[in-house]
Amino acid sequence: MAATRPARKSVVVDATSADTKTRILDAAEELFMEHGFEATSLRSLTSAASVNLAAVNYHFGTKEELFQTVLTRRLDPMNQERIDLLEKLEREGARSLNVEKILSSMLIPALRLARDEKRGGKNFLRLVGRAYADPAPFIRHFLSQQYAGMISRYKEAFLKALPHLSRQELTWRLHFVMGAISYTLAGTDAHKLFAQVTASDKENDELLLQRLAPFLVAGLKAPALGDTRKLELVSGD
Amino acid sequence: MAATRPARKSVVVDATSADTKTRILDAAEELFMEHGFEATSLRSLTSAASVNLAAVNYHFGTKEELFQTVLTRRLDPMNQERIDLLEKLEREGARSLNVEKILSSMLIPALRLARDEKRGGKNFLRLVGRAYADPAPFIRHFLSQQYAGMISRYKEAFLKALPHLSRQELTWRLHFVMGAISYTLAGTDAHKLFAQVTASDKENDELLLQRLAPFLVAGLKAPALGDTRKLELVSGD
DNA sequence: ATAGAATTCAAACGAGCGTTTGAATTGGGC
DNA sequence: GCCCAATTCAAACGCTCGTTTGAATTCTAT
Repeated sequence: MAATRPARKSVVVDATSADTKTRILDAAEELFMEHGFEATSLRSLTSAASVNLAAVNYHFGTKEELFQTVLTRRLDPMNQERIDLLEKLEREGARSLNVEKILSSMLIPALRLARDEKRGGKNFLRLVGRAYADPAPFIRHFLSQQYAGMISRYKEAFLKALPHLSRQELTWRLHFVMGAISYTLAGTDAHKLFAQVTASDKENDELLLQRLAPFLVAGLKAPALGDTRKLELVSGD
Repeated sequence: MAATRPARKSVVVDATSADTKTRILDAAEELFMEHGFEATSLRSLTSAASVNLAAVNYHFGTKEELFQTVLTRRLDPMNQERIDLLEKLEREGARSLNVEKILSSMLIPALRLARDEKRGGKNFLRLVGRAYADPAPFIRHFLSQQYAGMISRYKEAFLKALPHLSRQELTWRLHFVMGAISYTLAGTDAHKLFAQVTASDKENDELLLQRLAPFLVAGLKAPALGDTRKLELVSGD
């Protein structure tokens, strides 16, 4: 009887099949980034990876499981890097970190990943940005699980650095921060919405984060709701 | 011979078919919002609208044309409202507007739309947020066309209110602003990424924009790149 | 009342999708 | 050299998709 699915953990190390698996993962990263999850067919994917159509189901089970593997392959190490960096800064610095330091511990690992072509480079960060906006329930569920720990960890750090903000207020601000980051990372032709974008591609990423950071820092430090005059939102309502 | 496509403009006003067309548009708005463009089938759509499957192709041509109609139905009036409000403020106020006023002229029409259930309410704004992150080329092309005029109009206004920013710097900041807005508007379960969200649904939207505005204002007013010490992004590189 | 256009309808078309199957092939341990 | 598990492969399955078709129906202007 033919194997309907490979044993979850076989005797042999998967270095044997690593070539096929890696080729699939690399092609999937590229195509999911470019067209999204739904619009990427397994036929175009396996064709791009030069593997048999059935290889995806054999090695990963389903298309959804493949997508999750594509994400975790890069995200797990990057998020671990973030936490490690944050804790290193906490040990080194004064009693509480400032906003700039905390934010940099989020952005630096992302930038390192963007620069490292062997870990997917910019393509992968775009994929994450796209995934954050994907309506598919399994993607949303997966991401919230994947990020929940990291986010609550950062929320505690920011709370100490921003004592004027209530927990609820900070929750919203982190929401806005994630929005700006996701949208920026996901931007492909989005750039073209706003005229010219100069600079070489190499330094483009660093420049981008150098511009994003001051914006986010200032936003996070802004006075809390109620500390300043409200916007008059609806005149005569 | 049966009509393969209705004449672009018929003698009769389309009040005759308005019922079917509107039912399709309303159902499309709801379903595109919930599942995205690709994942929404015309069969589920026409079933939800209680119309025949072929009605979409008859009234709108293709699924893509339907999607664009869904967006323009609400976006065109809202963007016009934005421009009108901006120009009214410019006439009333001093020689140049401050950042708060300009931003409010962007957010107020959006909030009005969110409150108006007859114009789609919150669902529609979520749909716009989703569309901004959709990788489909025809959606990206359509949105950039639809928004190009409004964005360049706002860029000029912000340039006057933020003289310390170069044109390029402002381009990026507006990019970040659009990101935070899109992500926030698109947030459905995204909220659940960050713990509790209280308040009744009625006042939730106003509260949300009241929180978003100070964040964005502070970010826009932040010192330009180079005016302050750079983040040390990669230690020992 | 009737002609003619506009709309609705059930049915089908062709294509592409994710997944499964069972045989063929490969590769390492005895 | 042989065996058995792991992998690859071509082919097919069942399903859903957007769109088209041509007849049936509804509506309107004369």
